[in-house]
Amino acid sequence: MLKIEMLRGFVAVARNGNLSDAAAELGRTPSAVSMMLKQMEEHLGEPLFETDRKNRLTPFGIFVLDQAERELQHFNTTVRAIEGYANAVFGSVRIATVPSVAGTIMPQVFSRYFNSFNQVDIELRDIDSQSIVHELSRNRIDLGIATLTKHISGLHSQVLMSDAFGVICAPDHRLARSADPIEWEALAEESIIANSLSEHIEAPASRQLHTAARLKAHNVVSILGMVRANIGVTLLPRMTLMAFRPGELAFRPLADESARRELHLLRKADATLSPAARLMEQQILETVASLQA
Amino acid sequence: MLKIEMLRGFVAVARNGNLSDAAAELGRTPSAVSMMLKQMEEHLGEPLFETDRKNRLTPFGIFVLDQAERELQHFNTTVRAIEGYANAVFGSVRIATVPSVAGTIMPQVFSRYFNSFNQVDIELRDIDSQSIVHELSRNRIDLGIATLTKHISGLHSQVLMSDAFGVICAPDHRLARSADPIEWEALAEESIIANSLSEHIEAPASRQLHTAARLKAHNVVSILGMVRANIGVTLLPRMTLMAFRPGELAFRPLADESARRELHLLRKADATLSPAARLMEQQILETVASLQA
DNA sequence: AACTCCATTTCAGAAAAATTGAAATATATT
DNA sequence: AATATATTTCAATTTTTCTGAAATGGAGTT
Repeated sequence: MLKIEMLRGFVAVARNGNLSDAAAELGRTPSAVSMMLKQMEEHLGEPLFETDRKNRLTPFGIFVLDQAERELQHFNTTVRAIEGYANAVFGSVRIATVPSVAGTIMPQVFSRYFNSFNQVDIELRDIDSQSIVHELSRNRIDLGIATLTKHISGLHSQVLMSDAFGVICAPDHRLARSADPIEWEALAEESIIANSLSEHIEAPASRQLHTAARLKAHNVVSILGMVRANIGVTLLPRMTLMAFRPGELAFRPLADESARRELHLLRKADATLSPAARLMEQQILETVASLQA
Repeated sequence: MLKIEMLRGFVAVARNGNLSDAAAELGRTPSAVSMMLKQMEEHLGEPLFETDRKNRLTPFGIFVLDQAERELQHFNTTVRAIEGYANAVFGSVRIATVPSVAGTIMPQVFSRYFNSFNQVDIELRDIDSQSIVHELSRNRIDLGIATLTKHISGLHSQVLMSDAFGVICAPDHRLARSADPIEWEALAEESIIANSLSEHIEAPASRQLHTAARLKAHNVVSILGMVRANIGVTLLPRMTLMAFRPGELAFRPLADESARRELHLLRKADATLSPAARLMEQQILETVASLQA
């Protein structure tokens, strides 16, 4: 049978013009190369070289050399692609995160590991937590970072970080005068701007505030715009603010530390990640760990 | 090292969805295939299948399957090309012959061996003997059929056939009345149309006739046209006439049998022919042999 | 034409790699 | 949990490839 090792050996001999150099190049003895060539010619039923001195090819040899070089080239490319993919040098990763993460953690990950992702295609989307779960189970993304309230079957999740809620108000707001933790009671007289994150705070005091809230907004930029215009104050995890200029808005932690948002790193439970995605997963974890240190 | 046998094995398993069937397809025991797969995964450092039941690929496995199938396809194509060329199924042959052979022997060869040359490119040119030698030594043709007077170094030649000269005249010419061999003396009073072939007849009587000849032509069609118009008679090897309708012209052999043209089958002496050219050479010899039988 | 040098081939044994069959283990199905 | 089926492991065996030494074969030289 015609084997790729034969092609490799033949090409080496044809290019070197003699057995000994080719053998050295291949890391074999001339004897081994000679036998391999003999076997190849016997299989093909045609001489590849004009003489024993392997410096002149027959027309058949010329043809085979051309074919063999193409084949080896192609094989090399395939091997490099496979090994490159295995080592996460090539490949693609599709990630979806909640918007605040997309604007805070992910840029950190990319700047930290810029080099590792040289030739990896990365697709980052920011969507809401529910859509992330949906996209994951549909196999439309490889990794997700979302707020998870309950475990979802078919998904593997690990806590990435826990982000405490706080009160965000304009810098000239009366609440901005102190930096101490705020009790729920202190908010009773405030105009609260509800949002899709604060809605999920389970504390009864928070529920009450939200029932009373006259304004609810979803888009963070618009919420913060309203806060800055002193239309009211809002409750958001600290991280949400990180993407905006410091000083522009004031943040005061809540005294009730149970009001938090848990960010989970998600992937399908039953399926293996691609090497590049696995590397990305690891690097997200490392980045978050180093940010918390 | 990643070997093509690994790719073959992996593709078989991935396509069958289980080891046993793949092993049967490959003509190996499941054990052998299992070990090969293990070795492949160890080399790559990545699992190719999700579970031991080889029915679900990892993303990496999906990628490798695609790459491997392409590679095997390419390898097969290469092997087929090489083996096809070796067996003269593919390839090309460039032949040049003197015009009379191109119009007589070569059509016979092609009609006899039509099937063998299915996918072989054949290029047939008809040029004069000297050019054939020239083209051969320049490696512009693989085979030549020409009249050779002396041995030419660097060329291998073998006599293909020997063709006796005869007198060609119009059917109503007085020489056409008999079919017996003609003596040189019988031509003394004839108007001879000299031609590039008859010029080379070495017999002194022929030399004399040629010196006296008032007309010389090169193109066979025009020579025969003149003969038919009874402008004169000419001397040509019998074969030259074969391409024309019998009865249109009369042929009388020469009594002097030494007046002949030797047709040689030529090829380069030091170089091996391509398989297709060698097959063609053989088939030319066989055709001529059978024509003479 | 015989000789010399150098490369290649041949040969038998050695090493490496692949394969097997049987037993063990793992996975699905009932 | 039990059974049936599929895969893995292991050590032994077979096959393949490789090596080193000797033989052979050309090419160039005297």
